[in-house]
Amino acid sequence: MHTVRRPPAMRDVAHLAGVSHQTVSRVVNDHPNVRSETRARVLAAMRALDYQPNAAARTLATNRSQTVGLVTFDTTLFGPSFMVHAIERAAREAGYFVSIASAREPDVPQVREAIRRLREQAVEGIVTLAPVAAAWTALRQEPLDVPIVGLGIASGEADGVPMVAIDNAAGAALATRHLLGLGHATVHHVAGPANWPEARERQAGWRAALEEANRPAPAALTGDWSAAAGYDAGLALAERTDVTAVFCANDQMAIGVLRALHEAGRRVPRDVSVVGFDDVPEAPYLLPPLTTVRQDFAELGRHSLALLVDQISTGARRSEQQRCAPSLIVRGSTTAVR
Amino acid sequence: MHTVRRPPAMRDVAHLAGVSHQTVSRVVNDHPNVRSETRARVLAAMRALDYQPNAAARTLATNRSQTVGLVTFDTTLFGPSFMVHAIERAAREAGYFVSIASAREPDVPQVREAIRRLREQAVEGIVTLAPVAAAWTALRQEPLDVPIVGLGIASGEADGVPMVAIDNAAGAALATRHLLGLGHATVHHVAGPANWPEARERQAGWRAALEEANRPAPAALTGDWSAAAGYDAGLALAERTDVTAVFCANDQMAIGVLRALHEAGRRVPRDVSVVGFDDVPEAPYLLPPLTTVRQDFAELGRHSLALLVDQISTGARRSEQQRCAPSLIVRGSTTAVR
DNA sequence: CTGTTAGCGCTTTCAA
DNA sequence: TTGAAAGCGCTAACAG
Repeated sequence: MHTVRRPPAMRDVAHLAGVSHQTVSRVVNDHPNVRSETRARVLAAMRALDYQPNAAARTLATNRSQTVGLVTFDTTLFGPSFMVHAIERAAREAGYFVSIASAREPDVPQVREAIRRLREQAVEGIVTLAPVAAAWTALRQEPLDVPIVGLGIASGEADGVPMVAIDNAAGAALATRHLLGLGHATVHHVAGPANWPEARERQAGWRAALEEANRPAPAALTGDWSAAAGYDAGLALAERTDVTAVFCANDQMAIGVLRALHEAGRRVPRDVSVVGFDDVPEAPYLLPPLTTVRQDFAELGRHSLALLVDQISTGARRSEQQRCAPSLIVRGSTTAVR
Repeated sequence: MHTVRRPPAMRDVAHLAGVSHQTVSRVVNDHPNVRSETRARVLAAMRALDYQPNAAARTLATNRSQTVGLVTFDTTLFGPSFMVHAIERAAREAGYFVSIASAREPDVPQVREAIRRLREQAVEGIVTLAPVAAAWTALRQEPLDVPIVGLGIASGEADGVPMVAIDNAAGAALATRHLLGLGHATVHHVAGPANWPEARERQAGWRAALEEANRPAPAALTGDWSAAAGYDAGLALAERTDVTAVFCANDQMAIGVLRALHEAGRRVPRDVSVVGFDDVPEAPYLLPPLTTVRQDFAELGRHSLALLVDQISTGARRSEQQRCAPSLIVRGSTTAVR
């Protein structure tokens, strides 16, 4: 007789344990009404066969996939990459699998396509690491028959969609006030791309802090978050001898600015003070060590998943925004104006 | 009459189009034997209802989940984070979803647990971004009823399991020969953790290149890939005035070394030349711009998925190793010995 | 406490 | 070219 090679199913366990497959199901799902002796027999059979429940069958029967989707971008940015792990860990602890769908470009069609793919897998909720306005538009266009949480999306655009983000404006203000407090007449800004709400929030926070101190706000330069863009901005800044303080919207651009200032013969922090944003692991080891605004990416990831799971389990739709407080880490790239 | 709120199923589409659900299935799966007029009607009905196939039902019926699993680590390293995207994109293009399972620590139980979770979801194959010996042990212990591909795992330990990796020894030799060619008497090495095969391969490549040139191989220092570890190693190196060339097993440690040498008053590249490994995006903008060995992470990701898909579709088990060639990128952190 | 029955939404096989 | 029937492995509802 030939036995087909297939993974053991519940019926096989049931057969071996001498019970019905239903009883096996009860054991698997920790139902209370199973005699402990029966349970033990079933567990033994499960072990003997190396039984693994079939997720597809369970999903089909319960209409619950135990999976959450994660929309990511094809980015080399530190924050998003890091948060993937934090989210996966939080999901695992909450009993969910994580399925990812990445969009190459942060435009509306690609984000919608990513969401479509995730829904096809019947994910129970979606976290989108999509801090781009286009992603946001896509979210609002979705039927939203599934809970969605945005990670790092600016408040103004979050019409009724729950989100978790750092308080970018507060972080930018922290950086700007720090520089003003060191005696700098004003603070220049290297901003992120205008289609990123986080970039706009940081720029707004910088501007507000300057206004609060009655200082003129110079025109901001804009980069794409990369060190290369920071380098270009830094060269432009270096041409102006009145520039003594620069706040960059992220650490990678700050690295480029440091490089450009160095090439132009302007010393940091002696001639120019520089502040970044993120606190990447390398920040303390740059030349000079970078003063920066720290984001707790792990916390952001955990919070977003908690918010999602809450929506999934209560069935409620939230529209709240959770803001995490950033902190300023002062290192060697800033000093009192001479 | 009350209609229950549930996503449209195939039967609903069939009903609307006036055909059997079977015909709808044929349309969905692009079967040839459907009259084009019928097909059009079905497609119209699908659009009208915004029909989405139920992945769980399909998986249950076909025993194919169209999903590949990805084992990752809770790391802030650039390479692994970046490869996640490359793999996801390649998977999408090949018609697969990607489910991730991350292990907090690279030890055997956690890797096995990650693999167990993925198998529970009936993934058709697994890519493991687990360049750690423990992960490797775990892979070999698995029943392997599902194809597995390792990414970045050293050859010696890859008994019969297919893998894709950069040629670490060749990359290390490239770096070492470059330094020797500049006239340095020998090259010191800041190695990665000994339980990472990649670290061991790089160390072996460095040692081999020295031996090939009949140079003494100094004792290697070991770090954990972080800039902090590089800093510590750099301080130790700076105490020895005979050190003129350092090859670091990754760029992050090189950043720490640059910092430490600077603090110790040793100038790079004037007094000491430094080479990294990876070519992170910031490398050209460091002070000085970092000479380093470039890995094409995107290519590694694509290759690993191609190898996996090949195994899935042919049903064959491979044990081949694909090695990608690294290249040396010479920048400002290395120069001829004085 | 345990077993029986009836689907979940889809694909596969066979028949028409 | 289309339809009918059976079953993938599991859970929910009910019966005992």
